[in-house]
Amino acid sequence: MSALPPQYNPKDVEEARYAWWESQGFFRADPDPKRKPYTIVIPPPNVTGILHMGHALNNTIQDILIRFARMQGFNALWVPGTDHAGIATQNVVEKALAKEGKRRQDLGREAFLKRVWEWKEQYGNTILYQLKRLGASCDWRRTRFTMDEGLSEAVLEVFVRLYEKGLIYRGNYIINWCPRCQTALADEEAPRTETQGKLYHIKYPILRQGTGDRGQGKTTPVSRPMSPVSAFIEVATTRPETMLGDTAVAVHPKDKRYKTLIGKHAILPLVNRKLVIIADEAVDREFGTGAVKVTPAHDPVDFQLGKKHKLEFINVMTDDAKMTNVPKPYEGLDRLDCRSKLIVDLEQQGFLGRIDEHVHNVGHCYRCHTAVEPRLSPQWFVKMKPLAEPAIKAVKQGTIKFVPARWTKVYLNWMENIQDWCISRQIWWGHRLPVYYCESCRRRQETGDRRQAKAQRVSRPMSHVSEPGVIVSKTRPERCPTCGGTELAQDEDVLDTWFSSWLWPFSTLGWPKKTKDLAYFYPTDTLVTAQEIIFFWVARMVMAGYFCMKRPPFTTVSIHGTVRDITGKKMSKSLGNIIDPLEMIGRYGTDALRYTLVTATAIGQDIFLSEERFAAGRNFANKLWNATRFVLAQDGIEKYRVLPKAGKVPGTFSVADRWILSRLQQTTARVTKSLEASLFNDAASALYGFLWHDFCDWYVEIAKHVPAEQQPATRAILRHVLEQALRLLHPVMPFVTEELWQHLRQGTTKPPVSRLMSHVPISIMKAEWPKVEKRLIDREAERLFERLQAVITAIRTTRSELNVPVESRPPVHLASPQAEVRMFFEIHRPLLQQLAALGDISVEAKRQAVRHAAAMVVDGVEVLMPLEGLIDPAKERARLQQRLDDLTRQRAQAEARLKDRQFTTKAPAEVVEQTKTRRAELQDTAKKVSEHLAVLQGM
RNA sequence: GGGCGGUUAGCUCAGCCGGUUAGAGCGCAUGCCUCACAUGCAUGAGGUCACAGGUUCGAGUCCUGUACCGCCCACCA
Repeated sequence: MSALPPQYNPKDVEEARYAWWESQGFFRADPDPKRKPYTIVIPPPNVTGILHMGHALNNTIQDILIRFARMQGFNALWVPGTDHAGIATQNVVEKALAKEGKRRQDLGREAFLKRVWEWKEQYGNTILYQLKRLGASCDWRRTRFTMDEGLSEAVLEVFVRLYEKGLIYRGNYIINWCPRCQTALADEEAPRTETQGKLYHIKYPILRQGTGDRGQGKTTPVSRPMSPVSAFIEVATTRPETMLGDTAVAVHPKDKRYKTLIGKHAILPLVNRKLVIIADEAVDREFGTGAVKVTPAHDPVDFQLGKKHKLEFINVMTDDAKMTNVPKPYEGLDRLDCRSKLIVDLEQQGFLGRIDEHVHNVGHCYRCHTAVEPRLSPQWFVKMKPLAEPAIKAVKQGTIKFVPARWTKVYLNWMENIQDWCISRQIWWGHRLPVYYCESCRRRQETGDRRQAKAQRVSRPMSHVSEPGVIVSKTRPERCPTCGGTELAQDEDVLDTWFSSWLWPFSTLGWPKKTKDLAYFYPTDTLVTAQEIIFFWVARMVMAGYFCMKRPPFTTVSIHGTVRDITGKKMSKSLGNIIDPLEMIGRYGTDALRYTLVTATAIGQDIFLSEERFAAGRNFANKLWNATRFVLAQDGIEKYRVLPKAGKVPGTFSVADRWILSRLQQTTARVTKSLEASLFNDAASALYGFLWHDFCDWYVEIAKHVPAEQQPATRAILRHVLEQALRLLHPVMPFVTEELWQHLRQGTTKPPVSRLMSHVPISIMKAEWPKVEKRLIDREAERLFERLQAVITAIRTTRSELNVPVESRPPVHLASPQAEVRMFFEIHRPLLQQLAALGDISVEAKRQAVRHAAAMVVDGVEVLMPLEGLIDPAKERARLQQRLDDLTRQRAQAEARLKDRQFTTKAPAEVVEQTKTRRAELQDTAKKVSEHLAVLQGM
């Protein structure tokens, strides 16, 4: 291996390193009864997706966990893959088709699907390549796709099982309908956004008492024009066009204004339909006029009202949101055009009241952002309550834990109020429902039910009934089990994409087959995800896990924050505030990106990012690079493969040696603990501080000046500490650590000459995770070294403040009454000279009286720096006086605290002791400083 | 309407089980091209820990309330 280039260039190492790891099979994991598994399932990114910062954070965290586990000796498996993202993918392909001037209907289902598959083959792996650039150490052999044969099999299996248990049913429900995508959307797929709209007040004439029958909810059109009108009831709506489907008006039962009207009828303007006025607590008296029009087929609340009060359900919109089943002038109009026309017509005929500006929450399709229409339509549902039970129990009992724990409540709250899940989608790309309809059964039903001729117009909500002629089967049935007919048609709909993703933790391991993988790797360990997806995916995976496997899919759910820009906005394309992770990788390197993401926040907190932060990561990588260059440049470094015991090498371990080794142990403990607790930022910054400040700023500087007889020990330690710290850093910054580690290893290990060497790992990612060596923890060395640091820093500070040029190497007098302290400084005299740029150093028991000297008192040690001609005595006096004032103030504080603590029994003795020591130190220091001041004043 | 999070240096954020003198990075100022690194070294300035109460010998940390910012959930038509 060639020497390290002087400049660190991430591009030179990253791709090659990744390819090498992969070719060596380091990412692979297979069942091995001798080792403990550690498994992560990747949240399958959407196949149309590209890597955004949220993915980058998510996958960095997962990669840290998996690399950490791998180095700890676990058989670590990370299964990658993508989901087929039904609507999104279909959209992409449809867009491409549109450029050719075609619609999917022009191709037909089969040809269209072929196009989608082609697209998937060509572009579907983009995000996986991007994950590789991020360094993700997935077992790529196992890459899965939710439309794979195996995973599709799992989907059908679950559908059939659920159906057979009565947990899947078909029904007419109000669903969110995207008129553009022409499909049903789950509530989670139609997030509400605040929308500026208008609140239209419309006057519905009230039918005079005594006319019309009082039959509940029967709405026969009023044949006569509205002559018997006595007054109006005014309602408010944001979607006037839905009035055409109104079948009632509702008021609050206790609302005095309308009390007398309850049970009477109103007339729907323009349509002349008779509407019953009902009373229901769901109505908000405060809102609008306190009276609400009821459109059971086009509003979720009204739907509930409709069921409760047995109203008619009139569907007035087609799949593409054109009006239907409405009076002539409106028939076929687009919903919005109809709205405008209605307003004009209402106005002309005097039915229109006020129009207010109104901000309301409207659901928008999460794919195309079209406003969704609540709409009655036949869909397939999963009954969720029974599935939720074990999923609730698991979390309550702690079988599954959330990190941070506060998400537990969010999860439970949702689970306990869970709604049935609409799983059918009216698109082509996806798993087609394994449902078949017998044509002859259907025909028989229709003829036997002629009265339902109006059914086209009026549909009633269905509840779960197993319908004759409906066959649910994994494979296409030969004949209808009811009538034996062979004319069978498969349901046109496909399943919600999440219906395949919720099976991911076990379907990727081979379920429903009983595979070795499944037995060994399931349940998985950690699920890392963003909070947005708790309901979408996490909750459902838990349910699926219990339903299919009778066991949880994972044991820990680690929720990380959302990545936001510097102003707190969510990063999104439409806001144009995207920081592209790949661009950052290109500019600063993958390690820098990962480091920055990980240090940016404590887990669970949102992350605010700005580009400057990535430079810090790059600088850190560069620092490591250069530190390693320094270490490698030491003569004879190749001899030090292992850390010798003190005394086994020429020279003994100095205080600095003991200090850095001790600090390494502390760091190892801290990093290990932090990673185990998902405190990634803590682990990363502990390593940053140790490597940069302890190792580079101090130990490396010291290493440059150790006497010859101690050099072997120092070199061994330089190499050891760096090598160990690189291991600790590897999960966070895999590339640069591997590169440097290889050079260190190459520089320090003879090539394997026998099989005895075969245990030596050839990659840092397979190296053992450092253990804390208790024997190397050395509090005394830490204390001593800290004193040395304090003295050096004090001297530097003074020089800097007094503008003493570096090239003048002033002498220094040290004084301490303690013999061991004097001894310590005698030994470290050369070091002190180097690091503080000093001339002669004298060490004495008693302070000398030196005129024209800068004086410092550090940790009980007096430091005098004679600076004849270099300092202004007045300036120095002022400096000392300032110092003395500070000390006096601090002492007063300590005194007050001590009083508090001493005269109570509750303050622990230890704390009182600490305060006493502190006070004594301050007193001693103040005394010495004032003596120096006195000397100066004598001048 | 419910629930949750945040408020600490100019900026972005750490701060564990309450305990010495509240930290980091960036930015800023000053001095340094010191033979690993100017993507660097040294030094410094900068904080009433949002506000008000409370618990405690002791509160950035625990409790209550207030204000502001943000997020999630919910059927304001």
